[in-house]
Amino acid sequence: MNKELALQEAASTGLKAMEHLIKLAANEPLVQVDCREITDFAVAKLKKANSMVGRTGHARFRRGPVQVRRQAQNDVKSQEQAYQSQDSLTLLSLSPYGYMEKERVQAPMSLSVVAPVTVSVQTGLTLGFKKPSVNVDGAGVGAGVMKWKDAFGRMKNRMSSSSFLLSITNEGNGSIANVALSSSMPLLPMVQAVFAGKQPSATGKRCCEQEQSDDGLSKKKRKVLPRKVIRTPVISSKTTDITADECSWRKYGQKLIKGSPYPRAYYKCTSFPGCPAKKHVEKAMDDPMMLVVTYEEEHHHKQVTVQEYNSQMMVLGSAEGKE
DNA sequence: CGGATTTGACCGGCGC
DNA sequence: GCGCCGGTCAAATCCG
Ligand SMILES: [Zn+2]
Repeated sequence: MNKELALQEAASTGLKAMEHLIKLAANEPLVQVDCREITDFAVAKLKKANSMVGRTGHARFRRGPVQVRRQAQNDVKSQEQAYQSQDSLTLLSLSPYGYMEKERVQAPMSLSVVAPVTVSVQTGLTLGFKKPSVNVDGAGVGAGVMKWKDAFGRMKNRMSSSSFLLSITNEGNGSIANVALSSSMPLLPMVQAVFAGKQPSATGKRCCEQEQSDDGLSKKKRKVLPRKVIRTPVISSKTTDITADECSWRKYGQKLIKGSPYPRAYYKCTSFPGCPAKKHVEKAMDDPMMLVVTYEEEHHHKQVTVQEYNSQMMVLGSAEGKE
């Protein structure tokens, strides 16, 4: 049954993407757009669906009950074990009902919006092409959402009105700077930058990291690092890079966050050994078709890929010998 | 076999 | 001080 859900999800998402493609083509017959992203996405989804029909494919989930040293509360599952099924979860990593810490099996949904100010910056981006698939920047996150969106009831399905525009948010000292957009998403008409300062608990929810330091040196509590938050449509989840991406990221955690029905995935930069750059990715709660990617800590290197790095190393210290 | 993911446990702030 | 919560760790697992 899980399989069914996953299948359904994959298929419907794929179809949705196809639909989008078609609409795109219909609406803009003149403009030569690069639909590769969407096509890729659709194909991938459908292929997945297909493989699931034929065979179980690459579904990835734990088998054994992996008991660790402390097994206390495992009686929380009762009625929502239906969601325990990880088939669909693993297919789209960031679907609702995230895992980790089984204390919380189900997400409460108290929506609270986080972006205080919204500056709209129009940029005439030149959408270039890019490699079809390199580092899957949050691709696990970006998969289908339809089913869950449905579960969300009346969550407006305006998945093409507000989607496909990309917004940047900078929290802390404004240093948004270079919007070196190089996405291959052809339909991004503008970039929407969102500067998020500290918000005065406007909507009634308090945000946990807004820490205003009085003077200069009281920033010891918690990292108040400036974070860049960008929103990007799920479809083009890979290759949507704004400031520093193109790196490879290793996922090191995923957690269900209080206000949002979708889990948040944590990534570290692996493009360079010791690079402190991190990011986390989650679905926007107001629009499941959008991803919210939050970067923190700049890279300590240029955006070199592993291969480049390796080749550099080989050039530099070929005589080192490795052990 | 090695690197990447998954995912329950753990940890440290913070509010009450 | 306790419990909630977001962030991280790391063993188990997956996959090429
Ligand atoms: Zn890096």
